[in-house]
Amino acid sequence: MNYWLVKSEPEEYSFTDLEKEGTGMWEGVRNYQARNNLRAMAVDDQVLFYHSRQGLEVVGIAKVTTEAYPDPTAEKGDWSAIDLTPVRRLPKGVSLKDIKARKELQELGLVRNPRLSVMPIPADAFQIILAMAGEI
DNA sequence: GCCAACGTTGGC
DNA sequence: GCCAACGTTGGC
Repeated sequence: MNYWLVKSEPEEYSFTDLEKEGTGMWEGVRNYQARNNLRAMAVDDQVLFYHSRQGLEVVGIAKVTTEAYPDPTAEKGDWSAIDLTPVRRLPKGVSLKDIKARKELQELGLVRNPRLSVMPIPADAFQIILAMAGEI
């Protein structure tokens, strides 16, 4: 079981949108590192859902329901998509500010490379974020 | 809305 | 193959 974090601008596609949809196709990734992360995902991997630009916080947990498949929105190039389904909304959002303030979370891609849209999260960091959200 | 950081593109 | 120019992302 691996853990990931995906980012979306809530204006584009929010966690609430994913909850409404039930299953959401995670497509449109046009960055090789992010694509490779999508391809490394397995069914049932847990995914933190982060709102960028507005919100700036981790709002919920989703899980992966498909292996990576060719991105149908890609007109050219070799891109991938996966499907996500919501697991639950976090009791309270975990803000970027709070994440940056945690010594143990300084190595996260979110902190080190804020532009990467799909990134792996170490299991211990995942647990820390859940604890910060009041989940544990 | 601004701008820094990063990735990509294209001229040489 | 290098690197300057450009476009995009996302925190502030």
